[in-house]
Amino acid sequence: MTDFDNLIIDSIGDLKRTHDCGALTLKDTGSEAVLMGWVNTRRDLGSLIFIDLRDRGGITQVVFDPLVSGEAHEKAQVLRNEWVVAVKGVVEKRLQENPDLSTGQIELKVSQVKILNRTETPPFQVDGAVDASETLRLKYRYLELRRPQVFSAFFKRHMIASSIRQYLNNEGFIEVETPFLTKSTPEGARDYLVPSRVNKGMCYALPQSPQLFKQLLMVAGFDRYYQIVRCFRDEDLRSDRQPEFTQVDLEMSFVDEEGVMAIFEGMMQKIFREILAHEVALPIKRISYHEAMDRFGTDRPDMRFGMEIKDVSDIAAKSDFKIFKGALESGGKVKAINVKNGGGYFSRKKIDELSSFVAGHGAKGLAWIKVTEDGWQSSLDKFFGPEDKALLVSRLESGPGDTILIAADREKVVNDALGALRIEVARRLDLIGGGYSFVWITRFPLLEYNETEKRLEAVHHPFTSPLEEDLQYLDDHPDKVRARAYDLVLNGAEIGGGSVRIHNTALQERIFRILGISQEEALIKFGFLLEALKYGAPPHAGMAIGFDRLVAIMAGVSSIREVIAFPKTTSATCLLTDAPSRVDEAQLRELGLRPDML
RNA sequence: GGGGGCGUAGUUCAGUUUGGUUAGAACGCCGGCCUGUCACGCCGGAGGUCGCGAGUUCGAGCCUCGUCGUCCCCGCCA
Repeated sequence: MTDFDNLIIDSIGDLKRTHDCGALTLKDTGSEAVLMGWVNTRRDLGSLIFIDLRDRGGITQVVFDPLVSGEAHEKAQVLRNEWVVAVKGVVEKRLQENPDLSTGQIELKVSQVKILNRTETPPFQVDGAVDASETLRLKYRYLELRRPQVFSAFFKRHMIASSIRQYLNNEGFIEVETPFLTKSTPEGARDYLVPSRVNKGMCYALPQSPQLFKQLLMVAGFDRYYQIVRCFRDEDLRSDRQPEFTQVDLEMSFVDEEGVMAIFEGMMQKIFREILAHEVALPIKRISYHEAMDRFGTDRPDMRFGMEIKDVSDIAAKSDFKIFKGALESGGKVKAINVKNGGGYFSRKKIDELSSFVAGHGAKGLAWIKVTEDGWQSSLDKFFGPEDKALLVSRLESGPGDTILIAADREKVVNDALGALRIEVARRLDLIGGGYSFVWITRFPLLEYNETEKRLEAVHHPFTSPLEEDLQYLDDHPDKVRARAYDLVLNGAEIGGGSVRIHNTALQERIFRILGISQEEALIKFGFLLEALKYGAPPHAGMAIGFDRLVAIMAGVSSIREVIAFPKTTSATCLLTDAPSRVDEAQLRELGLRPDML
């Protein structure tokens, strides 16, 4: 055992760090340098000790040679991985270069070493070849963040934020902070509530987004606002959803959707160019919500690959296949995707797996056709005549070796199932190439009927302006009304969305009425907005992007937890701090809460 | 709220199919040797409530039930 208790920890003294561990090069040969950092690895050859010293800038090999300094060499014998040291010495060209290190041409011959801190044996190896479990990595998050490749994602995040601020500042936007302790709103996600001590029995809500405040800033004449801001939603988590997350939020006056979309296109082009040296081709293509649903079964299509969904209801109607006919007779659809050269992949077992996959999305089954030189290999073979077979194959642009997958059900279910299946199959067959595929989704429906609540809801949010040409349907066919809303989709992930807002009190009140929000309730919940709209509200529009999602895609990681310094688990706890936790009864009483309720 | 995966030395895993003597490996850790290593090498050593709790059994890491944690997905997320 190392005698930790008697080990002397040095003070930093008058040593000043001259470089970081990635900075020294051949040009520095012969000069003296002082480095400080963590022991990444140690190679003790007896009378010669090598240490790879690491800080956030990189790794430099330092050498302890008794011929240079016996004292330093003696001291270096106790060093272990992750100890914190300062070393002073002369930069020398290496006898043998290490091409794996950016500093691999040089090393530091140590004349003086200070042990600044030691470490307990870490729960996992910071410089480990194998990864520890995420549970452990989150509990000791500060150790994981010490890893160079993890740090690099956060550096990238910083650079992207910095680039966005620079861009928006140049475009005439000003950053304004809006309250975190604010008012609960009835629409949308579940709120995080904060009980008020001064006003017992009452609660603030943490904002789901600064939506209403930024609209008020437009009424105030701020003209162009932005904020890189934390938002809070008390909903279940996913790999791309955390209870607190960051938005790049902005709002503009005297513009329509074109003005907002142009700003974001410019922003994407700039950050992809500066951070990834990737050129985003402008303008970003646009498709309507309906087109997205028809072609991809989702409002966030991944357009890096084809395999689009085709409606084959008309052909299926002529077949004798009961399941198809049944679905069509009850108003449903029959749709299909064609998997190019899928024949080799789709064994009985794989098809069964995919059938249960679509079952998870509500579909009752999955029909399949293997197209061969000699015709169909399929249980559907006998239900279709030769002409209809040819028609179906040509509709799907299918050919020998391909496999056609078909679903029949209500249109929503078919779209859901095939939309998800399209992604699943592409993943399994590795059809999703690299690169970045942006698309705008426009003309969303304004309203949607919520089966559970038995009432109409805003698809986007209740402040979204309807398309003027659709206003005529507002009372009689509210489902036909389209919104002046737009989503930005990147590689199949919704990274942002926005809309032209309602700036007219009468229309806003009318929308609330259609949403079943009584005049009284609207006044209580949104009275301040309705009032503000009366005092010269300019036309305005805005948008917000999910910054964590954007950074995750740009950093090439699969979960936003990788780009959040201290993220929460899927049960919304923090393994590092152990939040949330019980609080003293006295604290609860002070808030007017009864301890027995918790 | 529902479905699925995982839980065994400090860490990552094997062992669970077919219950059976003392639960293994690699990395890490500790000690020794080594002057050009860079995943250094060589020799030796320590280290386990098999997530937790019940049950079945002569006997459970392995079978059953429950429970907790974590991850993925559906619902949910204007």
